[in-house]
Amino acid sequence: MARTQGSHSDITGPRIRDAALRLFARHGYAAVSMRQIAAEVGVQAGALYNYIPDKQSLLFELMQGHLAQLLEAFAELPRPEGALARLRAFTGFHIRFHLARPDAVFIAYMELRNLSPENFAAIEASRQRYEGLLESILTDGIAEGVLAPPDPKLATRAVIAMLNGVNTWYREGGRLTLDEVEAIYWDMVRKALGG
Amino acid sequence: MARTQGSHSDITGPRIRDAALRLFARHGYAAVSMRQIAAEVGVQAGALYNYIPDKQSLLFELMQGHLAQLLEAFAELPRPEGALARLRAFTGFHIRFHLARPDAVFIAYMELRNLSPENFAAIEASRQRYEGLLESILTDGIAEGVLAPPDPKLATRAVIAMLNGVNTWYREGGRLTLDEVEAIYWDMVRKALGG
DNA sequence: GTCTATAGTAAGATAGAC
DNA sequence: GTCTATCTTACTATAGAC
Repeated sequence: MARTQGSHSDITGPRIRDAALRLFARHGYAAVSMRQIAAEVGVQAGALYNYIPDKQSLLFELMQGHLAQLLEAFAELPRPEGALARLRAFTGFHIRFHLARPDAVFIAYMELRNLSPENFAAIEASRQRYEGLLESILTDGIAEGVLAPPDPKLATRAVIAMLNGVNTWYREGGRLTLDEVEAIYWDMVRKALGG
Repeated sequence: MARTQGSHSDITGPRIRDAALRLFARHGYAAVSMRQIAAEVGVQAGALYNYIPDKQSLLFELMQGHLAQLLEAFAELPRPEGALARLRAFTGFHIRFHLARPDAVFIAYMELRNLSPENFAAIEASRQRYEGLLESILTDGIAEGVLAPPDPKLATRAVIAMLNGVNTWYREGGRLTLDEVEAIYWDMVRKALGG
């Protein structure tokens, strides 16, 4: 954390993003100063501006990067036959992907209001693309006759909200293993949607 | 909004809380200045300190007041016979109570990290008391044989997370009436918990 | 009870030396 | 690429006049 002089262009950039992610998640975007981020990285505040144009861009890139990873990771999942199997895969994927990146998830939900209007629109579009992936699974399931949600759009939102909730309480080494948590939520999702 | 002189002790206090609630919900606690709040009320920043000791107390009182109202409103609900009927009443109550106060709900979830440690502990205790009310309904339902959630604690959190989600998308005059939304969520809750 | 004025501090961002 | 120094602005909170 303490340094004096010298060039480190190859590592400073990622370190800035790491520090900002952690600090924004812990204290909130508005409450974190550029000087705090710089101190975590071990540089002076002015040096940050060799890597980012301003604080707003830093926030946007963190959220954008998170959602891009989310969509890419889902796209690379094997796609099982049958909507019920795909719903189960989605449930497990969502829980595990989000639990692995609590800071990024937290920021992506809590700091939406601190985005500029254009940046907000871009993030919201990615979020809706992800939501659409689940909705497709549900409408497929209705067509196949294996799912009967009372309303596919609301069911989509309900499932995502329910699964997101895991991030607020799950801690490793707690009462339940991740496999058990996944099984319990899958049970509730399946029953709720009438599979 | 524009005023010059004079005493208004009886109305300024509530107006400060109203303005702070709206501004904190919109921009976030850390991003809102005392000057902004004062401008909304129509006084100078210094005048706020006749009503609140500091900004932190203002946030705490808003959250505290919201949770106190929530617990009081639930306590005053008629208590139907049977856990299934009580679960249904809880579902409808939660949706309607929260939709009626979007700003307070938003603040209560988003600004937890901006509370001092002592204030956080007090708020967290109230939140857990509310969660316990739902958990009791679920364990009653298991005893009565009308509910079979895979895990009562997780089901409690899942239901609350799912119902909270309504606040992020429901808008009056949209595709569905409030009665319809309530019915759809009740359907999913009932099925998910095996009633 | 509210005003004006201000103390004291810290913010985002930039300029120029090395 | 990073440093030091600084510009400009804004913040919370307080003091004292009315």
